[in-house]
Amino acid sequence: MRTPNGEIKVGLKKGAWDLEEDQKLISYINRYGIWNWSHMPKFAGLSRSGKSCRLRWMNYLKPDLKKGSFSKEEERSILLFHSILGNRWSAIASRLPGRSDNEIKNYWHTHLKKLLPNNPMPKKPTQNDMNVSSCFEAHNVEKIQEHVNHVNDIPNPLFSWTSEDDNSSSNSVPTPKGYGVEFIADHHDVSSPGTIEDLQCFWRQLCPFENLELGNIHQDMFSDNVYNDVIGPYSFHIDDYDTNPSRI
DNA sequence: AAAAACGACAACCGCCGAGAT
DNA sequence: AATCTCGGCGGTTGTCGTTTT
Repeated sequence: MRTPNGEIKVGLKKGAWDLEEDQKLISYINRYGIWNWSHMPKFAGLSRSGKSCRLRWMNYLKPDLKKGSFSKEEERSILLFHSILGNRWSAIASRLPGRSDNEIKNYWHTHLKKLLPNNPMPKKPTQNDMNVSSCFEAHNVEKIQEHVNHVNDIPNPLFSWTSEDDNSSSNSVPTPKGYGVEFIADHHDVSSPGTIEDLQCFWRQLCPFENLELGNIHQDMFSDNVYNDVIGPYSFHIDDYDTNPSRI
């Protein structure tokens, strides 16, 4: 069975991520960056779909994510932006540094929705709606907006929102900051999975006690098909990073 | 103390748009 | 122009911990 994009579904793990999986994903991304979510899990040694890996990274592992509960300022910002943008969580998240769209969405549904009178749920706004608050009186919006701008130095969406704001995708290579394992990529041009030897080196560093000879459970990582389809087109610069295992 | 209800949040699913072929 | 792949989005579900009965 395959997904529309060709991912093999059989045998893919679902459910909660464990520590080992997290570390594999973090280590891989820090070394090679994000180059292709659907192929990456295999190279990182994960029995997960690309989507699952992406979601885990975006919502939980990305180093610039804030942990912990929302501040009052963040609450106000969410209320304000939701009144303007509706359920466009990614657009709201792009205005709240360190918070993921999923986190904001959950927080909205569990904490903030109940605060609104009659729980109005703004629909996705049209262009004509962009200057109008659907939940707040205008003067309240202004008050909150003033506060939010002062606290977070966020551009005023009432006047600066454009359709380009929808491009809140975060497909960029993450900024390395400490989380669980040491971040080793110093932002050289590390955007490919490299050579077979490099991948084996990566795996020896990550799992020094695992048998990494071809023929083990990761054999298909180095199969001809994968090599030709995925590794082949990419260039690999051996000088781009340190391969000293002690750095992991 | 046990069961039921509830709340919080991580993760999945299906759809869609953009870009490539 | 049609099709395919990929990444992103929002709605929804599942799971687990906490609170209430």
